[in-house]
Amino acid sequence: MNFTIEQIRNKLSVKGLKVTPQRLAILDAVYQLGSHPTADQIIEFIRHTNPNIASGTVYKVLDTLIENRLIKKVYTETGAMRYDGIMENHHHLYCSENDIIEDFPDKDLDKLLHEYFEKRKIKDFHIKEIVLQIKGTFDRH
Amino acid sequence: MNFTIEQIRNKLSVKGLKVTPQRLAILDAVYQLGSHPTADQIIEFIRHTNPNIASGTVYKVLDTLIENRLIKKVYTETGAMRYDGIMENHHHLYCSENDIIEDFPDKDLDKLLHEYFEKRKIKDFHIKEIVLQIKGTFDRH
DNA sequence: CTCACTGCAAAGGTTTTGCAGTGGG
DNA sequence: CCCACTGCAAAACCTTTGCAGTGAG
Repeated sequence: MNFTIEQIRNKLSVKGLKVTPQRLAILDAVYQLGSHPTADQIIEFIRHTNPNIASGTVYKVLDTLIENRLIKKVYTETGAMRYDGIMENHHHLYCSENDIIEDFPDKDLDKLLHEYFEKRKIKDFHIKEIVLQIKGTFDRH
Repeated sequence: MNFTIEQIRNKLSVKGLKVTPQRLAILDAVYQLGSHPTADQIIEFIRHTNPNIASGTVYKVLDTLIENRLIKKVYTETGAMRYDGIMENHHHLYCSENDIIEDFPDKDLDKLLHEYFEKRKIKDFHIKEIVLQIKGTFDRH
Protein backbone atom coordinates (compact mmCIF):
# COMPACT_ATOMS: atom_id res chain seq x y z
CA MET A 1 0.00 0.00 0.00
CA ASN A 2 2.04 2.96 -1.25
CA PHE A 3 0.47 6.36 -1.58
CA THR A 4 2.33 9.58 -2.28
CA ILE A 5 1.87 12.51 0.06
CA GLU A 6 -0.12 14.17 -2.73
CA GLN A 7 -2.51 11.24 -2.89
CA ILE A 8 -2.92 11.27 0.88
CA ARG A 9 -3.50 15.00 0.82
CA ASN A 10 -6.18 14.42 -1.76
CA LYS A 11 -7.89 11.70 0.27
CA LEU A 12 -8.24 14.14 3.15
CA SER A 13 -9.41 17.00 0.93
CA VAL A 14 -12.08 14.90 -0.76
CA LYS A 15 -13.60 14.22 2.65
CA GLY A 16 -13.62 17.94 3.45
CA LEU A 17 -11.01 17.54 6.15
CA LYS A 18 -8.37 20.16 6.78
CA VAL A 19 -5.01 18.96 5.57
CA THR A 20 -2.66 19.34 8.51
CA PRO A 21 0.89 18.01 8.79
CA GLN A 22 -0.28 15.77 11.66
CA ARG A 23 -3.06 14.19 9.64
CA LEU A 24 -0.79 13.63 6.67
CA ALA A 25 1.82 12.02 8.91
CA ILE A 26 -0.68 9.77 10.69
CA LEU A 27 -2.43 8.50 7.58
CA ASP A 28 0.95 8.01 5.91
CA ALA A 29 2.11 6.05 8.97
CA VAL A 30 -0.90 3.72 8.85
CA TYR A 31 -0.16 3.00 5.20
CA GLN A 32 3.58 2.61 5.62
CA LEU A 33 3.46 0.52 8.79
CA GLY A 34 1.10 -1.81 6.98
CA SER A 35 0.32 -4.66 9.30
CA HIS A 36 -2.27 -3.19 11.62
CA PRO A 37 -0.27 -0.89 13.87
CA THR A 38 -1.38 0.14 17.34
CA ALA A 39 -1.75 3.81 18.23
CA ASP A 40 1.53 3.51 20.06
CA GLN A 41 3.39 2.19 17.03
CA ILE A 42 1.98 5.03 14.97
CA ILE A 43 3.11 7.60 17.53
CA GLU A 44 6.58 6.04 17.66
CA PHE A 45 6.84 6.10 13.88
CA ILE A 46 5.67 9.69 13.54
CA ARG A 47 7.92 11.09 16.24
CA HIS A 48 10.90 10.57 13.94
CA THR A 49 9.70 13.25 11.60
CA ASN A 50 7.28 15.03 13.88
CA PRO A 51 8.74 15.05 17.41
CA ASN A 52 6.16 17.36 18.99
CA ILE A 53 2.99 15.50 18.11
CA ALA A 54 0.75 14.81 21.12
CA SER A 55 -0.65 11.34 21.67
CA GLY A 56 -4.06 12.88 22.29
CA THR A 57 -3.89 14.36 18.81
CA VAL A 58 -3.07 10.98 17.30
CA TYR A 59 -6.12 9.40 18.92
CA LYS A 60 -8.33 12.27 17.79
CA VAL A 61 -7.02 12.09 14.23
CA LEU A 62 -7.45 8.30 14.11
CA ASP A 63 -11.08 8.71 15.22
CA THR A 64 -11.62 11.35 12.55
CA LEU A 65 -10.12 9.08 9.89
CA ILE A 66 -12.40 6.24 10.99
CA GLU A 67 -15.49 8.47 10.92
CA ASN A 68 -14.56 9.52 7.40
CA ARG A 69 -13.97 5.95 6.29
CA LEU A 70 -10.31 6.38 5.49
CA ILE A 71 -9.20 3.68 7.94
CA LYS A 72 -10.77 0.93 10.05
CA LYS A 73 -10.35 -0.43 13.54
CA VAL A 74 -9.34 -4.06 13.92
CA TYR A 75 -10.66 -5.99 16.90
CA THR A 76 -7.86 -7.77 18.72
CA GLU A 77 -7.19 -10.18 21.48
CA THR A 78 -5.07 -7.82 23.53
CA GLY A 79 -6.25 -4.59 25.06
CA ALA A 80 -4.85 -2.22 22.46
CA MET A 81 -6.76 -1.22 19.34
CA ARG A 82 -5.19 -1.60 15.92
CA TYR A 83 -5.76 0.33 12.75
CA ASP A 84 -6.06 -0.81 9.16
CA GLY A 85 -5.63 1.34 6.07
CA ILE A 86 -7.13 -1.17 3.65
CA MET A 87 -10.77 -0.32 3.04
CA GLU A 88 -11.61 -3.11 0.60
CA ASN A 89 -13.35 -6.07 2.23
CA HIS A 90 -10.80 -8.57 3.55
CA HIS A 91 -10.24 -11.06 6.32
CA HIS A 92 -7.55 -11.53 8.94
CA LEU A 93 -5.14 -14.29 9.88
CA TYR A 94 -4.47 -14.17 13.62
CA CYS A 95 -1.45 -15.79 15.15
CA SER A 96 -1.65 -15.48 18.92
CA GLU A 97 1.88 -16.81 19.40
CA ASN A 98 3.52 -13.68 18.09
CA ASP A 99 0.62 -11.25 17.96
CA ILE A 100 0.74 -10.98 14.17
CA ILE A 101 -2.36 -10.09 12.18
CA GLU A 102 -2.07 -10.59 8.43
CA ASP A 103 -4.50 -9.51 5.75
CA PHE A 104 -6.36 -12.18 3.84
CA PRO A 105 -8.27 -10.86 0.85
CA ASP A 106 -10.23 -13.56 -1.00
CA LYS A 107 -12.87 -12.64 -3.57
CA ASP A 108 -13.99 -16.25 -4.07
CA LEU A 109 -14.61 -16.61 -0.36
CA ASP A 110 -16.56 -13.35 -0.30
CA LYS A 111 -18.69 -14.60 -3.17
CA LEU A 112 -19.31 -17.90 -1.41
CA LEU A 113 -20.35 -16.14 1.79
CA HIS A 114 -22.56 -13.72 -0.07
CA GLU A 115 -24.37 -16.55 -1.81
CA TYR A 116 -24.72 -18.47 1.43
CA PHE A 117 -26.29 -15.59 3.32
CA GLU A 118 -28.56 -14.79 0.37
CA LYS A 119 -30.29 -18.08 1.06
CA ARG A 120 -29.70 -18.32 4.79
CA LYS A 121 -31.37 -15.14 6.04
CA ILE A 122 -30.81 -14.21 9.68
CA LYS A 123 -34.04 -13.20 11.33
CA ASP A 124 -34.27 -9.54 12.29
CA PHE A 125 -30.67 -8.88 11.37
CA HIS A 126 -29.34 -6.89 8.44
CA ILE A 127 -25.75 -7.79 7.51
CA LYS A 128 -23.41 -4.95 6.65
CA GLU A 129 -20.07 -6.69 6.61
CA ILE A 130 -18.57 -10.09 7.33
CA VAL A 131 -14.99 -10.43 8.51
CA LEU A 132 -13.39 -13.80 9.16
CA GLN A 133 -11.05 -14.17 12.08
CA ILE A 134 -8.91 -17.04 10.89
CA LYS A 135 -6.98 -18.12 13.96
CA GLY A 136 -4.00 -20.41 13.80
CA THR A 137 -0.22 -20.49 13.58
CA PHE A 138 2.34 -19.56 10.98
CA ASP A 139 4.72 -22.36 10.05
CA ARG A 140 7.59 -19.92 9.75
CA HIS A 141 8.02 -16.20 10.54
CA MET B 1 -26.57 -22.65 29.07
CA ASN B 2 -27.56 -24.02 32.44
CA PHE B 3 -25.12 -25.97 34.56
CA THR B 4 -25.60 -26.99 38.16
CA ILE B 5 -23.00 -26.04 40.72
CA GLU B 6 -22.03 -29.71 40.80
CA GLN B 7 -21.39 -29.72 37.07
CA ILE B 8 -19.32 -26.56 37.35
CA ARG B 9 -17.38 -28.02 40.25
CA ASN B 10 -16.67 -31.03 38.09
CA LYS B 11 -15.49 -28.94 35.14
CA LEU B 12 -12.90 -27.31 37.40
CA SER B 13 -11.83 -30.60 38.98
CA VAL B 14 -11.34 -32.32 35.65
CA LYS B 15 -8.85 -29.62 34.70
CA GLY B 16 -6.97 -30.11 37.96
CA LEU B 17 -7.97 -26.71 39.26
CA LYS B 18 -8.69 -26.09 42.92
CA VAL B 19 -12.40 -25.63 43.47
CA THR B 20 -12.77 -22.34 45.31
CA PRO B 21 -16.00 -20.45 45.98
CA GLN B 22 -14.66 -17.61 43.82
CA ARG B 23 -14.02 -19.82 40.82
CA LEU B 24 -17.41 -21.48 41.15
CA ALA B 25 -19.09 -18.08 41.34
CA ILE B 26 -17.21 -16.64 38.37
CA LEU B 27 -17.75 -19.57 36.04
CA ASP B 28 -21.38 -19.71 37.10
CA ALA B 29 -21.69 -15.98 36.37
CA VAL B 30 -20.29 -16.38 32.86
CA TYR B 31 -22.85 -19.11 32.18
CA GLN B 32 -25.79 -17.31 33.74
CA LEU B 33 -25.07 -13.89 32.26
CA GLY B 34 -24.97 -15.51 28.86
CA SER B 35 -24.40 -12.83 26.30
CA HIS B 36 -20.69 -12.16 26.55
CA PRO B 37 -20.35 -10.23 29.79
CA THR B 38 -17.47 -7.88 30.54
CA ALA B 39 -15.29 -8.41 33.62
CA ASP B 40 -17.19 -5.58 35.23
CA GLN B 41 -20.57 -7.19 34.66
CA ILE B 42 -19.27 -10.42 36.14
CA ILE B 43 -17.97 -8.61 39.23
CA GLU B 44 -21.27 -6.80 39.63
CA PHE B 45 -23.20 -10.07 39.36
CA ILE B 46 -20.97 -11.92 41.81
CA ARG B 47 -20.96 -9.22 44.47
CA HIS B 48 -24.59 -10.06 45.22
CA THR B 49 -23.62 -13.42 46.66
CA ASN B 50 -19.94 -12.82 47.25
CA PRO B 51 -19.50 -9.23 48.43
CA ASN B 52 -15.80 -9.47 49.31
CA ILE B 53 -14.44 -10.71 46.02
CA ALA B 54 -11.57 -8.61 44.68
CA SER B 55 -11.59 -7.48 41.08
CA GLY B 56 -7.99 -8.59 40.74
CA THR B 57 -9.12 -12.08 41.66
CA VAL B 58 -11.80 -12.03 38.99
CA TYR B 59 -9.29 -11.14 36.30
CA LYS B 60 -6.89 -13.83 37.51
CA VAL B 61 -9.62 -16.46 37.59
CA LEU B 62 -10.86 -15.50 34.11
CA ASP B 63 -7.32 -15.90 32.79
CA THR B 64 -7.04 -19.28 34.44
CA LEU B 65 -10.35 -20.39 32.94
CA ILE B 66 -9.21 -19.29 29.49
CA GLU B 67 -5.89 -21.13 29.83
CA ASN B 68 -7.81 -24.24 30.78
CA ARG B 69 -10.22 -23.86 27.89
CA LEU B 70 -13.31 -23.44 30.01
CA ILE B 71 -14.17 -20.04 28.55
CA LYS B 72 -13.03 -17.84 25.65
CA LYS B 73 -12.31 -14.18 25.12
CA VAL B 74 -14.38 -12.35 22.56
CA TYR B 75 -12.72 -9.60 20.53
CA THR B 76 -14.73 -6.40 20.65
CA GLU B 77 -14.85 -2.94 19.24
CA THR B 78 -14.62 -1.15 22.56
CA GLY B 79 -11.71 -1.34 24.91
CA ALA B 80 -13.22 -3.84 27.33
CA MET B 81 -12.79 -7.59 26.91
CA ARG B 82 -15.76 -9.91 26.98
CA TYR B 83 -16.01 -13.53 27.98
CA ASP B 84 -17.88 -16.42 26.42
CA GLY B 85 -18.79 -19.69 28.11
CA ILE B 86 -19.75 -21.54 24.95
CA MET B 87 -16.81 -23.63 23.80
CA GLU B 88 -18.44 -25.17 20.72
CA ASN B 89 -17.49 -23.43 17.49
CA HIS B 90 -19.83 -20.54 16.75
CA HIS B 91 -19.91 -17.11 15.20
CA HIS B 92 -20.97 -13.68 16.39
CA LEU B 93 -23.47 -11.08 15.28
CA TYR B 94 -22.18 -7.62 16.15
CA CYS B 95 -24.47 -4.65 16.39
CA SER B 96 -22.41 -1.54 17.00
CA GLU B 97 -25.50 0.60 17.61
CA ASN B 98 -26.25 -0.97 20.95
CA ASP B 99 -23.07 -2.91 21.69
CA ILE B 100 -24.86 -6.27 21.52
CA ILE B 101 -23.00 -9.42 20.55
CA GLU B 102 -25.20 -12.42 19.79
CA ASP B 103 -24.14 -16.00 19.25
CA PHE B 104 -24.59 -17.47 15.82
CA PRO B 105 -24.00 -21.23 15.67
CA ASP B 106 -24.35 -22.68 12.18
CA LYS B 107 -23.14 -26.19 11.37
CA ASP B 108 -23.86 -25.86 7.66
CA LEU B 109 -21.72 -22.75 7.46
CA ASP B 110 -18.92 -24.48 9.36
CA LYS B 111 -19.09 -27.38 6.91
CA LEU B 112 -18.99 -25.01 3.95
CA LEU B 113 -15.97 -23.18 5.34
CA HIS B 114 -14.20 -26.41 6.19
CA GLU B 115 -14.66 -27.67 2.64
CA TYR B 116 -13.56 -24.36 1.19
CA PHE B 117 -10.32 -24.25 3.16
CA GLU B 118 -9.62 -27.93 2.43
CA LYS B 119 -9.17 -26.89 -1.18
CA ARG B 120 -7.92 -23.34 -0.68
CA LYS B 121 -4.82 -23.93 1.44
CA ILE B 122 -3.16 -20.87 2.98
CA LYS B 123 0.60 -21.00 2.51
CA ASP B 124 2.58 -21.43 5.71
CA PHE B 125 -0.49 -21.10 7.89
CA HIS B 126 -2.22 -23.79 9.89
CA ILE B 127 -5.85 -22.96 10.71
CA LYS B 128 -7.07 -23.76 14.21
CA GLU B 129 -10.39 -21.97 14.27
CA ILE B 130 -12.50 -19.67 12.13
CA VAL B 131 -14.87 -17.18 13.70
CA LEU B 132 -17.09 -14.92 11.64
CA GLN B 133 -17.67 -11.39 12.80
CA ILE B 134 -21.02 -10.69 11.21
CA LYS B 135 -21.49 -6.96 11.56
CA GLY B 136 -24.81 -5.25 11.01
CA THR B 137 -27.93 -4.03 12.71
CA PHE B 138 -30.87 -5.64 14.44
CA ASP B 139 -34.28 -4.66 13.06
CA ARG B 140 -35.78 -4.69 16.51
CA HIS B 141 -34.30 -5.04 20.03
C1' DC C 1 -10.25 36.28 9.98
C1' DT C 2 -12.35 32.35 11.92
C1' DC C 3 -13.27 28.01 13.39
C1' DA C 4 -11.36 23.54 13.34
C1' DC C 5 -7.34 21.48 14.83
C1' DT C 6 -3.27 20.77 17.94
C1' DG C 7 -0.48 20.39 22.31
C1' DC C 8 -0.52 19.63 26.92
C1' DA C 9 -1.71 17.74 31.10
C1' DA C 10 -4.94 15.71 33.86
C1' DA C 11 -8.40 12.28 34.46
C1' DG C 12 -10.94 8.04 33.25
C1' DG C 13 -11.51 3.23 32.67
C1' DT C 14 -9.66 -1.36 32.40
C1' DT C 15 -6.34 -4.71 33.55
C1' DT C 16 -1.99 -6.22 35.86
C1' DT C 17 1.12 -6.78 39.64
C1' DG C 18 3.24 -7.72 44.29
C1' DC C 19 2.75 -9.26 48.56
C1' DA C 20 0.94 -10.90 52.81
C1' DG C 21 -2.47 -13.96 54.47
C1' DT C 22 -5.75 -17.97 53.78
C1' DG C 23 -7.81 -22.40 52.71
C1' DG C 24 -8.40 -26.47 49.47
C1' DG C 25 -6.48 -31.00 48.47
C1' DC D 1 0.67 -29.14 55.98
C1' DC D 2 1.91 -26.83 51.86
C1' DC D 3 1.44 -24.47 47.90
C1' DA D 4 -1.97 -22.44 45.07
C1' DC D 5 -5.29 -19.08 45.50
C1' DT D 6 -7.38 -14.71 47.33
C1' DG D 7 -7.78 -9.80 48.92
C1' DC D 8 -6.01 -5.45 48.81
C1' DA D 9 -3.95 -1.52 47.04
C1' DA D 10 -0.90 0.47 44.03
C1' DA D 11 0.62 0.87 39.48
C1' DA D 12 0.56 0.17 34.60
C1' DC D 13 -1.79 0.77 30.37
C1' DC D 14 -4.49 2.72 26.93
C1' DT D 15 -7.60 6.18 25.71
C1' DT D 16 -10.46 10.34 26.46
C1' DT D 17 -11.22 15.02 27.82
C1' DG D 18 -10.91 20.17 28.57
C1' DC D 19 -8.87 24.16 27.54
C1' DA D 20 -5.83 27.60 25.76
C1' DG D 21 -3.29 28.64 21.73
C1' DT D 22 -2.38 27.96 16.64
C1' DG D 23 -2.83 27.63 11.68
C1' DA D 24 -5.44 25.97 7.42
C1' DG D 25 -8.83 27.55 4.29
